[in-house]
Amino acid sequence: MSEPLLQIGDVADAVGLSLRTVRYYEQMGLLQPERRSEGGFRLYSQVQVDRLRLIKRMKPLGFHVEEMRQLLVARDTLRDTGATAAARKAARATLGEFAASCEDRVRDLEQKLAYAREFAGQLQDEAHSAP
Amino acid sequence: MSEPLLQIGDVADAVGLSLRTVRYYEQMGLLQPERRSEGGFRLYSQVQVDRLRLIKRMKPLGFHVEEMRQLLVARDTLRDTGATAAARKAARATLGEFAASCEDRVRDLEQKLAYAREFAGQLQDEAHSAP
DNA sequence: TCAACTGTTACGATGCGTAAATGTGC
DNA sequence: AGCACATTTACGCATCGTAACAGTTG
Repeated sequence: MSEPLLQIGDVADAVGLSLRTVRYYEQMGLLQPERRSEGGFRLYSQVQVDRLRLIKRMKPLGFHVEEMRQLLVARDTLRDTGATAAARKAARATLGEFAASCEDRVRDLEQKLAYAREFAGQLQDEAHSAP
Repeated sequence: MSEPLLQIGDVADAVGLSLRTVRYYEQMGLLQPERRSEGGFRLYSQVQVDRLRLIKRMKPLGFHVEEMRQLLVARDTLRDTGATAAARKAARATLGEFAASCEDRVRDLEQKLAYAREFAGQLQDEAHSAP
């Protein structure tokens, strides 16, 4: 009773990304399908769906795809029970740097949200006032 | 005692945009400098600085430059005392649509911020736990 | 067999960054 | 005269959207 494999459209729907984006992420090395069908269709399992969900939560922080790739690689290393101690140490350091960077970016996002609300309110006023 | 005019660098510093961006917005029709110097330098007054600040607050909402242009044009129409009643009506309608769209986008931003915080927290955990 | 899905390839748009070569302002 | 500042032009990049055309799946 192995897990049923999903086609790219199912995955895209489940995660909320376009087919194009999923293929693009694959091309950039962020994730690979579990396997391909005989005819060449990409087939995914839940692992990849989760990975895409993670990527989607990462995106608002404004990381470039290349940065996301590095982060995912470090995370993979930490989860790989066969990784050497040195590799794990380096990976943990990488994650630490990203975590610090994340806090900055969250503050940026908060600032932008404040801007956005300010603007939205201002626009409401202008649209309804009668000059 | 007319207002002192600013060069593009002063404006960029004041608003927090790059020279490139200011010129790009000009090219896209979002704002024109008050005038040019004899040698061709762009010269701005406070009006344009304010306009750029508005644009900067607009940006986090994710409007395309072309949309921002439409919005600014509508706003300009409403402030133009010489505009016809029909023009004012249309402009007000446009602003109303943008105002509605703004609310959606603010909600999107809030959602993204939530995602970002969630991810940041998760990353903190992973970086500090010892698997 | 048919509809719905997927494949690859490639060109296009957006919003600037960046550099080159040159001119302007004080 | 010198030095910071500005000009235009142009190429580049990231992140996909979109279309074209062909093949696959059930």
